[in-house]
Amino acid sequence: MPITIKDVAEAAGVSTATVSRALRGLPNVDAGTRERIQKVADELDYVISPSASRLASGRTGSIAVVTPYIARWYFSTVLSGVESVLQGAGMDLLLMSTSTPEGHHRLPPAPRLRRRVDGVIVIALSPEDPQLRDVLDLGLPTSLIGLTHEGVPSATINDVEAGQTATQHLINLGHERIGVITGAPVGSPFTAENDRHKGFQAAMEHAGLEIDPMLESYGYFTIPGGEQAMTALLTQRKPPTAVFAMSDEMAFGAMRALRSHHLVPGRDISIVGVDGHDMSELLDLTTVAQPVADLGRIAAEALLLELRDPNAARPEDVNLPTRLVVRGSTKPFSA
Amino acid sequence: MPITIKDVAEAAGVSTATVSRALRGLPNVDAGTRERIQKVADELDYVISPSASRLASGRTGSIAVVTPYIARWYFSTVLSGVESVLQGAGMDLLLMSTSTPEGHHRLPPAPRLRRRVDGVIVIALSPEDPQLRDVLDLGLPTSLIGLTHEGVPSATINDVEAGQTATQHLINLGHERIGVITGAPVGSPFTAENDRHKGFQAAMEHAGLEIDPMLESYGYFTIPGGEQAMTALLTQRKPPTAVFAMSDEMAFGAMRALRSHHLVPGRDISIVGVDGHDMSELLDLTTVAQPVADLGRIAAEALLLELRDPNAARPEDVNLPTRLVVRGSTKPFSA
DNA sequence: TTGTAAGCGTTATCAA
DNA sequence: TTGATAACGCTTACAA
Repeated sequence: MPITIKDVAEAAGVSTATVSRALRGLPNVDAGTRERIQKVADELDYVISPSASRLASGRTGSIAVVTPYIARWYFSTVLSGVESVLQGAGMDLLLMSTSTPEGHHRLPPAPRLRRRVDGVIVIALSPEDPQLRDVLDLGLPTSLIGLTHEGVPSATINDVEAGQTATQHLINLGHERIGVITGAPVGSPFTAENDRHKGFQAAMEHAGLEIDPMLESYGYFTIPGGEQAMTALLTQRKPPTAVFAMSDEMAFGAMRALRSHHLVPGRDISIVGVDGHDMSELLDLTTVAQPVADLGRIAAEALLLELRDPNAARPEDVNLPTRLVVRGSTKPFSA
Repeated sequence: MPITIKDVAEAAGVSTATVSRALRGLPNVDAGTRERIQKVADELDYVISPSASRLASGRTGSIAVVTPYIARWYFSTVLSGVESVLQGAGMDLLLMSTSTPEGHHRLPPAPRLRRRVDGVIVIALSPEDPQLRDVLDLGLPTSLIGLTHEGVPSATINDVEAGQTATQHLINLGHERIGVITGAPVGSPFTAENDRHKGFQAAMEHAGLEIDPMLESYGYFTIPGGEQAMTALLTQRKPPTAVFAMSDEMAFGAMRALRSHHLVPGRDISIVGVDGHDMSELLDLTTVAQPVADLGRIAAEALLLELRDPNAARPEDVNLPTRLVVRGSTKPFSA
């Protein structure tokens, strides 16, 4: 029922091959012919059939975004950056989450990727996640965001530096008993988390400060988790005077825990986070801000580049700078 | 290069037609035959070619989600609900935003939908948005979320009731000078916004309270907008003692404005929002919570139903209940 | 520069 | 229950 390339060809008095070439902007088409075909196509309101085009060409014109979460700030912000670029390139964006809104696991993404996309963008899966390996094993052009993997292009921030910056900021303020809120209990599989911890350690050691294992807690990168983690730190015999939370959301939770204990962030205990979350300004949280939407844009652009020219050399990892944003949640230490 | 249905057919000693039927679970296939085919397909690691299947069947197996924003809480939360259902149904989810992360407009979605999806889910566009009309004019099965349109199925909350509930709560606390922070300056095109305003009016009138037009301000549904709106209200000769903000994010901004003026939410001026935003608990904001992810799930399920059986009667609008969550930002009026 | 025609890998109709 | 086969609508050598 809908108009096909054949209708356009007949109406324009040319072959379907010429229509195909003309409409796709391929070379070796007479300018006049192309113009005429374009006009006819417009008049007929012709829309190419993606399925037919895909079947014939072998290209799907779509890119999948594989992400553990959709509704969390970091992930939705990355996603918006990716979408923006893909839309500009006329690529379809297939969204695939690896867990339900409640955080439960479900069907692995790799099988659902086969034969349906030209490339994949993976957001912040754990390098040890078997789902990541399965996706990489597909052999599709891939861009990683927020994680790195040998031989796979990625867009990241320098997490060691981020952790170092946050910690050094607290040290500069005169704090010595510095706690840290990580995501997972010991030995996290996440590169970002590990690296931030390395930065924390480096800053502490450089300042000659002791790292008290009792002042480490974890909060699953969530607000309630951060709250619990901070509560745990507060019940120590000797609580920290400052805390480095590895994400803003955990920092929010930590600030909430402080308030429950009638403590004021900044005045009683300093808190610094990582992210530059929308809400950090509102909550007056000092944070190491990362250009999250840019990570998405850059990864998407890199992937498009590879799809257009598979041989083009592209950097394995694009590392974006972070920025310390000092606010009221961190204050000089006063005994 | 990849295994095709032909390979499977030969290996199983049947025709491609039988393979097609067997693998899709169609009736009229011998149980033993089906089993054998399935086994062969598994062994060969056969994956159907979506493009070929789509071309031949006319079904794309994908659904587009059209949304004005991706990175905002309401939208990403709705999206996660939708994704969850579509993934369970084995449908591809095509994500399309109508504006850039910076909020700028770009290519209209309707043309990019043609011939590539079986159905569309539209999130909270303005009923007057020409893009909405263009999408509806496509004639595709459609589900709306957060807006209604004559003859088109939708999932919404009762926004009149939400506005009424929020306002009545303030009235019950003894407030009489009640301000309101809307999204757009006068005559908003958004159903939700208009309806919430109607609820506000109804509650005020019912209580015999005067609606002071000077106590209405707007904040574009953003945090900074809410902050400005509240600031504007504070500079009135006679500021309100309580404010109904039509979204939690605007309420957050309003609370921030209060703090800038050394006022305490709840104690000095009461604030109630609408949404049940992740952060509302943290910020101790009283709010009329809506089941956002459920809206997404329900709209997706309704659409799937229609795709499976185009004749199935389905309700034009599913209206989900809201819930007043009272927190510290609203307190009894004290002169 | 343009046309011919052989795929691309399924689905679906009609027979058997 | 199964098989043959004609679509589906495009792309792309290859020829002209």
